[in-house]
Amino acid sequence: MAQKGQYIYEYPHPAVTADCVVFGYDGKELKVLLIKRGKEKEASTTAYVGEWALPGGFLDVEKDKTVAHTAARELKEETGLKLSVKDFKEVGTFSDIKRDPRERVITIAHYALVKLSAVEADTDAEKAEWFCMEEVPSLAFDHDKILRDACSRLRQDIHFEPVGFELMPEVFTLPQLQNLYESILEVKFDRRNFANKMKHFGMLTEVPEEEPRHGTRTPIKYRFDKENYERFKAKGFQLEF
Amino acid sequence: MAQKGQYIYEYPHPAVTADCVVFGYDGKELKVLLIKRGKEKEASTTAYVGEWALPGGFLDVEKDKTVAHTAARELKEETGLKLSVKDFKEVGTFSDIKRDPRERVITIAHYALVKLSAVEADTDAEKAEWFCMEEVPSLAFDHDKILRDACSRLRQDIHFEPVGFELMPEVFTLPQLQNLYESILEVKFDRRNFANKMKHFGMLTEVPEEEPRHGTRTPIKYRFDKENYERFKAKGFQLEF
DNA sequence: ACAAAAGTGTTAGGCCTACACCCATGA
DNA sequence: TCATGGGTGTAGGCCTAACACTTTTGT
Repeated sequence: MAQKGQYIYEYPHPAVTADCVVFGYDGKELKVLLIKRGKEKEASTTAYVGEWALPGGFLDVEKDKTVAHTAARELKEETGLKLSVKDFKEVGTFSDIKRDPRERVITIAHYALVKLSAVEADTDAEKAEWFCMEEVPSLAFDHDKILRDACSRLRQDIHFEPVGFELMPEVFTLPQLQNLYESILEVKFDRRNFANKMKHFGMLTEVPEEEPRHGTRTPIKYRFDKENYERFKAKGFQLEF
Repeated sequence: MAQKGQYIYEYPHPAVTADCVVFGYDGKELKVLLIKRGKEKEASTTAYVGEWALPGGFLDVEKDKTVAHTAARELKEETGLKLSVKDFKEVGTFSDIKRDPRERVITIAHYALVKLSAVEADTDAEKAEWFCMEEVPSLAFDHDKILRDACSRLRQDIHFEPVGFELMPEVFTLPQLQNLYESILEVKFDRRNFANKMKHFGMLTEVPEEEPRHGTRTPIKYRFDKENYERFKAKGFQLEF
């Protein structure tokens, strides 16, 4: 790591951070990963200590190949979650002159989608916590706005990319998938129409039943068909909801 | 303006720039505004002198309220074009560690749409020039990639926003509008289908003929209907081409 | 009169939407 | 046996895509 206090420029430079909106889905509700802000390590003054915020942190000018690398690195450091750089999609830049009280900081917000079932155990419960979208507390800095923008970006993207793949567990049911779409888009769909459409895409493979049953009629389990997924992704498709 | 050589930070900071992809349409072809790079004013070393590049420049940490303000200010300084901050739409961040040979510079790319007929005279011909998309030379830095990304962003956006409004002259013909859509999307449409769709949106007002005629049958002139435009924009609409 | 560009309307097919009944399970 | 949740197919409407001929004007 670089030493302190020796970086001199002819003109003022802003600090640059990358923030992460990590969405997860547990089969019932869409969730987002937040951290509790502690004492700052990198800045001489502290800000928003004890408040909830999006994971994220400063660009390492010498080491981070891109800001997506910053996002991945900081997410790992702050929450324990290890994601690949390409899992991060850019949401946008937040550069308001007063958004950080300490110095001029511009942040590039990213979002990522994870299979909650697969990663929940990896998140460091000391510092990070999964929140339902409806229960998100008020956040530090302008992170409320960043989160809102990330949600709308996700809502846009779901029309053109099979986002379900990344959020759903390996094996899932149609009602779960429908519920995810309904959570993200905040609408309700007709069961039959939803099933028809999804099946017509040909991206679902039925999985033989092996699981214990519970509560009511056991729904059919599916798995995503990787091959067709790639074909569709390449072509770009249209989810006309 | 701030003095030189006095800005000290505890950790390294990147320089931040905003670049502008300004699209214009002359009724025939989609164009983009480029500048010829001269001697650098702000950096101690020069880079890409004499090459074509996108207009843009460094964030003024103390004065620019957001990076969109940087984009607007730099565009004005470098090309003479004065656009409103809200005319800039963000394309994305380009942060590759080696994208600028001088120091670490991350840039936030923006695009803007202008009525070429209305602003062509404002562009300072000493430094700036409008290029057809097919004749764009190879550009400085990673500006080729930025331009490509801006084009695809524009192609995306045209499906959801009546982008024609911002690029077309006040009074225009349906063939001109169709040609714009074809230029942006790089496809051909059926004249009748295109006319039907546009008319059904109800955003076009016929303008009585007064112009001189030339070459062949005189096309009907239209003007955009601001009121319906706003209604549509608010609702969000779908251009299903 | 001929070539070039512009205007116009109809039809077929596909996709979205709405809708009702039966089945399996647990209480 | 009842309540809950899951599965399935069809009919109508709308939007998209394909398509040919006539009008105007300049040469």
